[in-house]
Amino acid sequence: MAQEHTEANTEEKILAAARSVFMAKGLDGARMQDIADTAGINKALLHYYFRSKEKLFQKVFVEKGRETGKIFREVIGLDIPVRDKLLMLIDKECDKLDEDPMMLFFVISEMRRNPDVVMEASERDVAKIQFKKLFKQIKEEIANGTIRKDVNPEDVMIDIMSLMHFPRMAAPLVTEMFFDGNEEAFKKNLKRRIEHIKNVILKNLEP
Amino acid sequence: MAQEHTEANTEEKILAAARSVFMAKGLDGARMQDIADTAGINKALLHYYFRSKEKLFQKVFVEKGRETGKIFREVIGLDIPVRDKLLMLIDKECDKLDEDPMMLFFVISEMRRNPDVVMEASERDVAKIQFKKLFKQIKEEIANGTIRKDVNPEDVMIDIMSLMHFPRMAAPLVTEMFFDGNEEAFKKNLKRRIEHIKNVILKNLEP
DNA sequence: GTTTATTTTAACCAAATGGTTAAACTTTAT
DNA sequence: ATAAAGTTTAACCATTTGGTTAAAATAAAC
Repeated sequence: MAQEHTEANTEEKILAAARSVFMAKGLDGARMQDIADTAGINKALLHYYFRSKEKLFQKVFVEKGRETGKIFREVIGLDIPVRDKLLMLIDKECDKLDEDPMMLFFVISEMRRNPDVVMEASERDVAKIQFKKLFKQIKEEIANGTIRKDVNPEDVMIDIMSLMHFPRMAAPLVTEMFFDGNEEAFKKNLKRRIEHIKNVILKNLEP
Repeated sequence: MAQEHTEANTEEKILAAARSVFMAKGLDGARMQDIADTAGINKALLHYYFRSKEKLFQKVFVEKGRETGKIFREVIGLDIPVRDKLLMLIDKECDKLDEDPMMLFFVISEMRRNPDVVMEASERDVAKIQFKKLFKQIKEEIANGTIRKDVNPEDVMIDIMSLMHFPRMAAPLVTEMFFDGNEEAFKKNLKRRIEHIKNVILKNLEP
């Protein structure tokens, strides 16, 4: 097979450009020409490597969907106490969000707009099973009396996701409203928030 | 002036259709033809009443931006203790979100995609001033010893917004992941969550 | 009832956009 | 060296889409 006849792998260059443009503009707002320009190639090459805009988008979308659930799938399966699990989840997910703050927003956004763009079923099902395990584990600790009786397992997860993801999703608004547009102050707050989130979650479990 | 020559006010019919379509598809994804069909009128009428797609969108967007901040502007200014204020905020905002769960998501989403679509400056500034007042009030109560010393005022607001808005923004995902796609169960949880959110916020203020 | 102003429509238009094609250029295999 | 396969490009094409126009329909004014 003849490949690698340009310095950088063209396919990967295209994918990187597609990621960037689709994340910024969404499926509808993205222009193939824009992606081609960003990748530094001709528009026809996009159709040579990936048949259509939809196909190219699907690649990016599935990849992002996978990324979004990755930490959860990895950590929730571990055989450690609930509290350790949640704390590790918060640490690792926040780390990941520093690289890619909008991954979940992108997935949600595109799922809403284009109902036929769907996440990989397998990924989704694995995640669901993992969550079920975690919920069971929480219920066990409630039975043991190490977690408050009226804690709702679903709420624990919803809270964690909310507290981590929302500020990033709403970054422009939050930065403007609460930090007078000072991005540094906002980022500093995000760092400090990690401990804050842990405290909030733990305090809620306290019997 | 000759108006009201059709049963329902045409302008309002168009705006209602525009709201619906823009909220579902965004500025880029929305089609003028789609809005016209939804309003049950001819496409040219859209341009008769509102000169362009951008102008029509702007109307809807500004309106949604105003709606999004409404409860906050109303409640935060009141002359009542912090805790009462926050609880009222949660109650009223959740009520509003039952009608229009995606208002904030829409605003954030479109602000990100199209940087020249901006919120009304006046609205924004009023909100900022109100928030400043609230932060001052929280600091006073910290000084009085009625709120924990190391509470960060900004975090209080970010937490409240996160816990209320995120589950609604991510509704399809949350419903699928945590409630096996059962929308009724999800909605029931949203109702129960109101008290949960209040508890989480109050517990965090406890000295 | 006739005129005047407003509202609505059908038919069109120009630009943008996703996608194609056929030819040129590179690399690899023999 | 030559053929074969893979890669890249410039020029085109068809469709979609926001927007226009001129005429028809409706309501208001006189």
